[in-house]
Amino acid sequence: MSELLVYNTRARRKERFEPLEPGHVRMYSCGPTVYSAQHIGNLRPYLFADLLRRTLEHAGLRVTHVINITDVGHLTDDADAGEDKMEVAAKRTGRRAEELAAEYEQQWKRDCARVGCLPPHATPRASEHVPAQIEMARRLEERGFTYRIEDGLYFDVSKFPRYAELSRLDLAGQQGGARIGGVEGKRNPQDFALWKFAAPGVKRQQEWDSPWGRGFPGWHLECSAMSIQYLGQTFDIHTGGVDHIPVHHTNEIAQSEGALDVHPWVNVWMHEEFLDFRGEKMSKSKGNVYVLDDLVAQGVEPLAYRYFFLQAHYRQQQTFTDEALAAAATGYDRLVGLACELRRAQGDVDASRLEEPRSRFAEALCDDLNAPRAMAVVWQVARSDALSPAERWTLLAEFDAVLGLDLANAEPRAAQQESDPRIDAMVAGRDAARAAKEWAEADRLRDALAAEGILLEDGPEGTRWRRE
RNA sequence: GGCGGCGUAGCCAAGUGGUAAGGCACGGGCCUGCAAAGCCCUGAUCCCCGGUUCGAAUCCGGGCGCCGCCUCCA
Repeated sequence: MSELLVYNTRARRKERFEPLEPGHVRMYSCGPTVYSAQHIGNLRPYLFADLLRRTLEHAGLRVTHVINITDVGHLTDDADAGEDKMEVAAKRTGRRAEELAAEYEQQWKRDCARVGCLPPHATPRASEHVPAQIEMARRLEERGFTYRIEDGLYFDVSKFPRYAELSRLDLAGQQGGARIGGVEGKRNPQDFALWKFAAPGVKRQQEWDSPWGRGFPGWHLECSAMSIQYLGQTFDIHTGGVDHIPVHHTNEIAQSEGALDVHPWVNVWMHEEFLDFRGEKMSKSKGNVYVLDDLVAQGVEPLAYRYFFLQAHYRQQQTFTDEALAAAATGYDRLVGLACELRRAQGDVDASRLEEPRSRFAEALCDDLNAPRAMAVVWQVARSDALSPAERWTLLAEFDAVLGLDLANAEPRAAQQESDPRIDAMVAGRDAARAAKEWAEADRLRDALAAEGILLEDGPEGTRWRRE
């Protein structure tokens, strides 16, 4: 396999990837905040992380992958003001925060699995790692990075000179005030809460004792504490959305490097771009969300969405339109149809003929996970005249270990036969008419079914029908 | 106001100096009693203007348009 290059946000360029421990990669991906359903835009980060993991494994590396579940502390407003999203959702629905968290965590895990993501090696929950978060805040306090105000314990970014390094933000040029809003006593606009006190007189569903008082951990802290606990004081790769660069990841670095006195805490930062939904970002706050089940209700298979994802590079905004989705669904179905035929193929495989396409596929992936280029190779192989069916299948099966499109088992839609007594009878009637060469009657029955949206296909093994 | 990205055939989308991957759709063909499915064929000089270069979609400058972040968000 060729040399793997990945785009490191820290350097703003592609770099050769080399794990800290030879042969073993430790990676962490920012996971969902489980206060509501994850939509298909939210799925992109996990598809990306999964593609990265599979590519690393394809390259012969062992991977330990951790994705966190944020089920406490993520505020509705910003790092300082606003309410905890979990508490708000609980209030709105009249249910327990824990119950909601469990439900949305399950939904997220199920959707990830349906789009072919391998289960991470751990999915730690923030609420179950509060002591580790407190310990981290305590160390930061010991080392002089914090100050206490009425609202909570805060990280003082002026004590951390590298603060703007990842984001390359010109802090002075930021619109002042936006992030101080609502909190009295903050020293710098970028300072953020490590521990928030429960509001006076308010009994939260989720709150804990701490050296500073009863309350809950700030957002950001859970990712630092848990990634370190599961992956060590320094590790290889940390992934997330581009929106996390200026605040969430910047704060994670400040906390972690401040507490541990290490640098770099994380070697490679990788960020995926957003899904563009009909001209704007898909986001819960805009209300233009689409969940995986909405796609399924339209007859789109979950793995067709993965195929859709693979058609664009992860660092480019990808445009989601109904037409683009339909194109992906058709493309995926055809690829599955081809795979279905090829995987039954017998015959000799000339290993020397596999080398060229195999290396082009690997090269595409090794160039910062260029999945669209890899997919071009897939199609060239799938429809190649130069390769035998057995050779084509050998390659496709190999490629699918990285693509995760289930080419070894999936069945094309044409093969999925429905059954309905009334329709079956009409089809049988038409077959009888055809046998008697009564074409007018045969066409009448076909047209009648077509009017109901039912398509007939006459194949060597008889007539089958499907809706569309 | 600061920061980042994008603008390639009808749609999605690769390609960052040597004369444009791939998928989908459209049209044509083969196949079919007719269809469907499948297979084959067919299409772009790369937002505009100027510059650098033997040569630019790719580099530089200037426009226009769009998106994102800076404030919850992947």
